[in-house]
Amino acid sequence: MKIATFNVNSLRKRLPIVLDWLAQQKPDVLCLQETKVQDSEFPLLALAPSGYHITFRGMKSYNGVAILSRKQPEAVFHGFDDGGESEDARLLRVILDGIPIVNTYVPQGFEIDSPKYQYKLGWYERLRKYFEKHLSPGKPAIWCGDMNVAPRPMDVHSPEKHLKHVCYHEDARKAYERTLAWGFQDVFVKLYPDRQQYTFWDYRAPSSLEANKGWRIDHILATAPLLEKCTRVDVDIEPRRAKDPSDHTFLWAEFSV
DNA sequence: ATGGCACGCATGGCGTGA
Repeated sequence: MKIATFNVNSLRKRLPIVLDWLAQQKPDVLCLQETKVQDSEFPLLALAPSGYHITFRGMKSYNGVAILSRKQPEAVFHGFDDGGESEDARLLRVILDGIPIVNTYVPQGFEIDSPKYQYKLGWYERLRKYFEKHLSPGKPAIWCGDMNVAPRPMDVHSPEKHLKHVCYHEDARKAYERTLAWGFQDVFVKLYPDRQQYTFWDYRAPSSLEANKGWRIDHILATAPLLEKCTRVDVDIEPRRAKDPSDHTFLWAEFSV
């Protein structure tokens, strides 16, 4: 099973890139974040030629998640079910071949002094409880998406400059690690513990891509029984170099299931 | 130290992203 994740930064703007990548890479599953489209405007017709089943939940202007899959999911779940904000446009779970796949667009947090940052930290805590409720660390499961956390110093350029950045600040990294500790492991780190490879390069520094000043904030994680079946994982940088790119690019992994 | 680019929109500036 080949699974990929991509923050599209507007699905409608990125349709050519998504369609090209599906045709070339033929993943079994593609998880998208920041579709930035409400459900009534979702570009189903444009994606129909791909032949993928599509499940999605979005809102106007911001956020939005979708999962494209070769097979029809056996079940689909939107958002949290803990009585708080459901966050449907940030959390989507499907079951495919009996394997739960959780796609998240974790809140970015704005600034560390902002209430939005506290919301981000709380979001990770809710997600850990969501895993406790719906998944088992001893059974196959995948969690992927834009986590808005660079877990290690090598996962961001100039880490010393970003100690107060909401995607690298100690509390964000701890919140992320606590959620992982429920029972998920990063498949990229497992296969390439020493490799520096970013998944995001800021638009605002025009040379960020050429200078490789980026962040590794998109992740694919697996529970133990799946982790040992992960045979390949990589980042495809080409879509970031394409015309009218997203500021993120695709991360993908293969599992021998 | 600051801002930069891109996107969507009850759009001619603003909120958001990271």
